[in-house]
Amino acid sequence: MKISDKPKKTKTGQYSTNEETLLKYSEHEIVGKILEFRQIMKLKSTYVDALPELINPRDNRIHTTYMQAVASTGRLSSQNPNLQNIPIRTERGRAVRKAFIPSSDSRVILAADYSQIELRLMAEMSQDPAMLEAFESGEDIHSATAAKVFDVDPSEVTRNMRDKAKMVNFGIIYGISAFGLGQRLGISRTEASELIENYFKLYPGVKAYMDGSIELARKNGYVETLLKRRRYLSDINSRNATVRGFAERNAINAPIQGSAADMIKVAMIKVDAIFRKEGIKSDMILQVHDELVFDAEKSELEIIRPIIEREMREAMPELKVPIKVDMDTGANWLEAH
DNA sequence: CGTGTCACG
DNA sequence: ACGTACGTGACACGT
Repeated sequence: MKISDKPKKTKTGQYSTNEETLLKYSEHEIVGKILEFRQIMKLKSTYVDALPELINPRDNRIHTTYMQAVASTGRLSSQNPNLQNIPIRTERGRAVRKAFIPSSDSRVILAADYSQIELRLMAEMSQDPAMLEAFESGEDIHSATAAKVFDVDPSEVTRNMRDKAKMVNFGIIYGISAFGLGQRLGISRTEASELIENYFKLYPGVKAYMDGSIELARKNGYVETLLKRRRYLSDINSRNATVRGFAERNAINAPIQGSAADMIKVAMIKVDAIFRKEGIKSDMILQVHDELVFDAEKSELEIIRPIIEREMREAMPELKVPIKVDMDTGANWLEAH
């Protein structure tokens, strides 16, 4: 349509048509139509059409395969079908999630998920006093961060300030860069740099931990999780700054993401052991990185709720940072959230 | 089979 | 000057 003089191209020279690029031309009515069409086709092809084809005739259920040696951080991955990317963010997507229901009338779906697990592990592994205090006092971590970074009273924190602080917190876990944060927040690199600088003043232990992780990777060639799972980083001393930067962000992210993976795996093993020993009939059916999903007998709910909550929370009993587990039940997976 | 896109944590 | 926030899997499409 010759909308732009200098259309954005992909790495291989084709016109970019991803959502972020199209939204720069949102004044053209075709943009919204294309994005809505894409969303519907994605949901239809990936879920609505595909999932019924994967029903096992022996039990009329869908079974995923969990892979334990794919993700380099120690997470599980899920394939054929991937049940770790069932939609939840849009209304049409949520309609798909509603289709995941209990196996009989005597059951409900129970979902239990770790609250802010990766940020809590950042607090634990860095032993940063202010971040530990924020979790120990039970405050909303993103609001608490916003209040301090923007230097306002906690009651004065706006939605916008909290959203920004949340993005910085996520960025920290990913091995932050001013460029990446700026892009996410739609602000300049300079502004993003100032935000990060304020953040590190607030949480100096986090900064020291991040630098230490990179240092350790340089010295040993790998980083490790709380349970000593290693991620080797052969590019950590690369002369190519882009390649090296990638490895440095991995050095920060892998111990955090990987320790969360260690922790939920321990919880799964312990929950399974207790369920067996106690003759529990309810079934642990899904793991989605920080969440466990159960096909639960209503008559067993009062027994299993505290078991699941405790075993997830205490999977690593030596932690100083408090661990919080949220839990709910419903007639389908969506309602259980 | 590679690329681009988009679904999730 | 370049090129970047972490980890995945599935689908459509072109080669």
